[in-house]
Amino acid sequence: MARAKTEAAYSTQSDQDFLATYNPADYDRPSVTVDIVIFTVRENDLKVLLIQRKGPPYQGVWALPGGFINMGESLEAAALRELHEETGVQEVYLEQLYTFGDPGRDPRTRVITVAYLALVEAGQVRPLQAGSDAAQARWFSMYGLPDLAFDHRAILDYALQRLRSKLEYTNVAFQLVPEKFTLRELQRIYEIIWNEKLDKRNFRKRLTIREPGKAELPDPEHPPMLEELAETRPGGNYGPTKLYRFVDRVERVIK
Amino acid sequence: MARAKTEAAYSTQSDQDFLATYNPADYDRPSVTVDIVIFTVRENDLKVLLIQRKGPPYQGVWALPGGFINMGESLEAAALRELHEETGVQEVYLEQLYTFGDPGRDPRTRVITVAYLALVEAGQVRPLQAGSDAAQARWFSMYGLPDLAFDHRAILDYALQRLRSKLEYTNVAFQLVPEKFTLRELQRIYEIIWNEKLDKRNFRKRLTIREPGKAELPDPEHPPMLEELAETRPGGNYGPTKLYRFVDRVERVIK
DNA sequence: TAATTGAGTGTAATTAAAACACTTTTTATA
DNA sequence: TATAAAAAGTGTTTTAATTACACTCAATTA
Repeated sequence: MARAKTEAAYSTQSDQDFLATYNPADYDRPSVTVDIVIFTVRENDLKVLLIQRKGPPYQGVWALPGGFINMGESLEAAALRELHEETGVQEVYLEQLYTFGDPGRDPRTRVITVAYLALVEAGQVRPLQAGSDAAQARWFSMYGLPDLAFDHRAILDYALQRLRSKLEYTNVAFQLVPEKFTLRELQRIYEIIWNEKLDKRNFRKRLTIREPGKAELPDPEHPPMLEELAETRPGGNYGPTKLYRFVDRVERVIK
Repeated sequence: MARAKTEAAYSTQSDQDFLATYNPADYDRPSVTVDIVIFTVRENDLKVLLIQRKGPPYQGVWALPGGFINMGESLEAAALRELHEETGVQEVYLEQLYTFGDPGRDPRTRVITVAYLALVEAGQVRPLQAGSDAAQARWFSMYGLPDLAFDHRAILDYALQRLRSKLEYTNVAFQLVPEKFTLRELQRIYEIIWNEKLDKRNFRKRLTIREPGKAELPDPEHPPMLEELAETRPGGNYGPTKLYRFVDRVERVIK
């Protein structure tokens, strides 16, 4: 019978015994949702998008955006759909985080949720609540969160952890800056997410940069992550600042 | 309506409109299973436990052990249950890997599977097929896999990747060796999983070892991972070999 | 007693990471 | 028009971590 259960996931034949006790059309199967942690960096702060719940349970409490998956839709597609509905953003970095499925996490029924992490550039986000039947949605500082519904606090903590470590060994930061940016701006992104000050010179050193004249750094092990542009941006009370862009705006492991 | 869907996962009230189109008791919701990648190192090889499918689809094809989750059971509990049924092992390292949910991954119906990684020590595993109605189960070399059902090959590749990187920055290897072992034995575990030869001296150097006399290495940043025992094991055609054990047999990040 | 087998051990060279301070450009102000 | 303010830009030194590398010792077998 141990085996019967195992097999049941895959086989229809030779499971008459099993089907007698477990009918795929039964209602006692879990619901599956996706929840999305949408991060952006704005106003020198790491922000996360939350929605305020309209009905019970946790009525009025802030929660992660999310929803049921449709039958024909991949998990990632479901997350992208929800994300687009909330922010208007189409192309974003999206990464599966973890699946939370404790029986008690939803007080009413068994809900298993696949959590996703999304990074969006502040400038890309459409102003909230623009012409929709949306519940109230707001950006919160990750460093000053309200009480959250369900186990969403744990999901957020997990997401921050993941973001912090991804920043160390990938180029994901490109999703949080506009096409062109100064090194100081990029450094701020890192400082805000890691919540620590970085040394300017060491920061620049760790980035592999292709300079404007030279076609390529000759080291095939360390392809450049950034490209220095010929352009500059006028400073405020100071000199002009060099602009950079990411060589490829697609996730890559660095080093 | 976008919001309605999102909310529906959480609210019962104020969803009369939603419930008209989506009934929680409907059959058009996905099934959720767990699949488990059970690794062990034996005979100088990295082995994974597979079962042979008894019914369609993929009848006769090898697949990962797994099965439906029960309603009152956490995902991890479901994985542990399946694992115990297959191997007889009770206490094991178990880690959630990733959730695979592409609509087409099961040809019959929508099945979302939460994949787990388990590590068991070769000596702990009960001989396969011992008194059960089990389908055929066998250990396969990770480096010589048969064709696999569903997307199980992708799951296995993902699991190997995860295991390889976990080995770099945690002490998970303790799950693959007996209580007491020689450094050479431990090194073999690493070599087999990383599929590369390691330098004996450098390997020993990277392990933090507490020596039998001394109570503690005085460096709080690098607490010892191994403890050298007073005991030795007689060698074959050579001298006696020192035995070691892991200081804590619980997952820990090292360095 | 000579050959075999694997354990056990240290140092030098290289690479990566961390610490650290002054000069330059521009704008605003005295 | 000289000076102060604000942030950009730029190298070197020190330290730590990683890599490469070879011989001796103990026990067993032939």
